Amino acid sequence: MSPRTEETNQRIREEQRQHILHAARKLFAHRGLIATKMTDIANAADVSYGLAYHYFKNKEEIFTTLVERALDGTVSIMEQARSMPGTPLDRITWLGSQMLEGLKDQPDYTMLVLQTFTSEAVPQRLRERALEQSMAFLDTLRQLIVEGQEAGQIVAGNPDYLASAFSACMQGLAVGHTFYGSVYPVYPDLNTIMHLLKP
Amino acid sequence: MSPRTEETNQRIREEQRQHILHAARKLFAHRGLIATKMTDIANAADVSYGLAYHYFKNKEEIFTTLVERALDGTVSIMEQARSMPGTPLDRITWLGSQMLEGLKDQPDYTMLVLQTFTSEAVPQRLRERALEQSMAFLDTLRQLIVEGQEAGQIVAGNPDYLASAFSACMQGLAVGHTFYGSVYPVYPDLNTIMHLLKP
Amino acid sequence: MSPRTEETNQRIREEQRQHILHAARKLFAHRGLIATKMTDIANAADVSYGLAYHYFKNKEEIFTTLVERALDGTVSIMEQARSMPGTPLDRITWLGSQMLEGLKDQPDYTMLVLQTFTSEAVPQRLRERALEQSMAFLDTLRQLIVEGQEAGQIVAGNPDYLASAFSACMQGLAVGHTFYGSVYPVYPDLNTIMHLLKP
Amino acid sequence: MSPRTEETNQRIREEQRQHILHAARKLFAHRGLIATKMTDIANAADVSYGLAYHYFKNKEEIFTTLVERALDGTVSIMEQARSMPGTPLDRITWLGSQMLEGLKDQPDYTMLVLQTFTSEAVPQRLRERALEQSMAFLDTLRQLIVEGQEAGQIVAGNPDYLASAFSACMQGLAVGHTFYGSVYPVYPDLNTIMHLLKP
DNA sequence: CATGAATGAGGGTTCATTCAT
DNA sequence: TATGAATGAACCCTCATTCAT
Repeated sequence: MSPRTEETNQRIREEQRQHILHAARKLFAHRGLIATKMTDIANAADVSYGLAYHYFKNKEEIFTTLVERALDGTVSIMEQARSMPGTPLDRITWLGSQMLEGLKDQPDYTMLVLQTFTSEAVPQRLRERALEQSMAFLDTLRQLIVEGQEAGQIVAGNPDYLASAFSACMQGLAVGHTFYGSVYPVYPDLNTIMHLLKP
Repeated sequence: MSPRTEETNQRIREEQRQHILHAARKLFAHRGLIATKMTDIANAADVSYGLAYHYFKNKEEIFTTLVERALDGTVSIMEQARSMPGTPLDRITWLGSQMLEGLKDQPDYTMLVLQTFTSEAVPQRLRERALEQSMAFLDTLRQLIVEGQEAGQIVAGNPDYLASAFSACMQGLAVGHTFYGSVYPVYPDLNTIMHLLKP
Repeated sequence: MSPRTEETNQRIREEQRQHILHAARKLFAHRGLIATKMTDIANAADVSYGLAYHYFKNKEEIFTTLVERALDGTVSIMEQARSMPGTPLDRITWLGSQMLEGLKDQPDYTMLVLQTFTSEAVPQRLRERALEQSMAFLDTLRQLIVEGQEAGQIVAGNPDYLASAFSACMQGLAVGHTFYGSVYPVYPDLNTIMHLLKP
Repeated sequence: MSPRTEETNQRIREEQRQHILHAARKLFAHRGLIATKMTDIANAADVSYGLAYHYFKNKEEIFTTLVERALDGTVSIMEQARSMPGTPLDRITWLGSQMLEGLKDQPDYTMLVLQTFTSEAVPQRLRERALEQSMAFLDTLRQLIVEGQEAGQIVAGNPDYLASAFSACMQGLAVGHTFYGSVYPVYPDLNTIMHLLKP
């Protein structure tokens, strides 16, 4: 009865959605929600802008979908780091490697979360969730650091300072890579960064 | 006829300019060039939007003025760090303290430079200058690090990695403070950050 | 190869056409040509919007088909009233009963004709025809009224006024029923309305 | 301090508002909320469409303002008819004369209320208020008719039918005048219409 | 110097219509 | 016959900017 099978349509839909999301990610990461035009997204995805509205209610929904994906990723890593076996240093090292890898592969996602804070146009709900997640992340990190200090594996000092510095470093790398990664494509290795926390 | 002396007018002009610039800084830092509306700036500065056009040709000029001010500040610090007397570590430490202080007092300026990269609306010239400056800053930092390593004051390792990590840390702090400084107002002290470079 | 006979296809075609027309009628009557979306029509008819274009060239054609059907109905009644035997009052009474019945059964059709006047999107030709028909109807009515007055069956007075009032009453009932028929489902009987014309 | 006095601005604002409302009234009455474009309103009012947004939040607000004005007018007439001295017939006659006059002067307002029912775009609140008002009006009318019947001044018969027919007649005149008033500019006089209710 | 009325380019979004399957 | 993916014209609205006062 159906001219294209339902299955085919399903596949097309899913592919196009991902296609558009992928194109939007880079743009949102670089320019933010407001400064990114739907036309830009459509052009980057090589579809008409009308089609984008076939798949997403509006620009905000594309943005929100992406940011939630990013937040989910962070949550997942955080939970693993908290619950995994090993010494505190092992776990912080694992966490750091995950983050650094994420930054290298997709610095966009980190920038997206930051963009969440830069515009009134972002739905309040999303901004709140992003903020909570960020705070939760710092908390987890601080907790691991305290444990590490107790085990003598982490340098002494205010754990808030250490968590803040470590996290800032990661965040700064994402920002840096997004904006001058093409001109200065240097990524420090994990050792360099972990040195921040070593005794 | 005129109840105001020319001098008074001069003073008023200058005060209003600064007033508007000051109001615009926070807004641009948080929202970027495009998402910041002239009305917002005028409201924040408590003047009519028409008046803003007496003092600045357009929105771009306000933005440009602010970014150039920020870049000039960076250049000045950089040059001092390069030419000042003392051991390499002394000079890096001084540079770090200047940056950290700047971030605490006015994280806006750092964000402004980042915003420069986020929008096509920014004049090409300005973006180029900001990029050059950023690269020059990393270069200076790397140079000091190399000198410090030769003097045995800085930890061994790829100086590019070290410079990149150190710089990312500072940048990350600015971003973090701008966006969740009000919720998580923790600033690491200089020692914590300098630990990144210590042997 | 084809499991369906040509005849069956014929029947399906005709049924679907009527189905779509029926669904469109209510929507057009309530919302007008522009505010009624093809998607709405398709949904109401329980077909895909693509299918609607198999049966009709475009939205305008659906609207036009419906309005013409409405106008044809009016013409037919008018002609019968003009040519039927009986006293003038008999014929006016018959005309009134036909109208009232039509309004009760399908107030949509009357509204459709009104909608014809509300939008530039309606083809000029159709609007003109609707206007002509309306004028012709008033003319016929006035003619019957004059005859009735001569026969002493209709109250004295300006026949234009009488025709206009009588016609307005009918039109008003259609409008009223369409828009608050569900809240105030009262229909006056023919006697009440005919009283307008009785001596 | 102010270049134009506040008073002057006040006046300009008020004049322009009325100007735009006036232009919008005819258009909304003829075409409804959705089919009336802001550009049309602006053109009719001889201002840029941007200016319309200086004075009204959006198209809906213009429409709402007009409809509320119309409803207020109806309420006022209704209340006067209910509370004024005189016999029931006197009061119905006064009510009829007010309505007929209103229809002649500004059939637009009556059409506006009808348009309220034709589009989902109209705020629910407004539609509800319009419906209530319409029902209240019919109620008032029916009440007066009952009193008139008791006084022997109104023809016997179902008062709901009488009220409905009388009201339909008025409404139909507004519709008719709006849509073919220019071609058939006949208005029945009050006597013709009142005959509907006379014994 | 200061205000805010006025303009219109530009961007978000809707929806009629086409067309591959 | 039937579907819905895809396109783009057209409309709503925002906001940078101009200018009369």
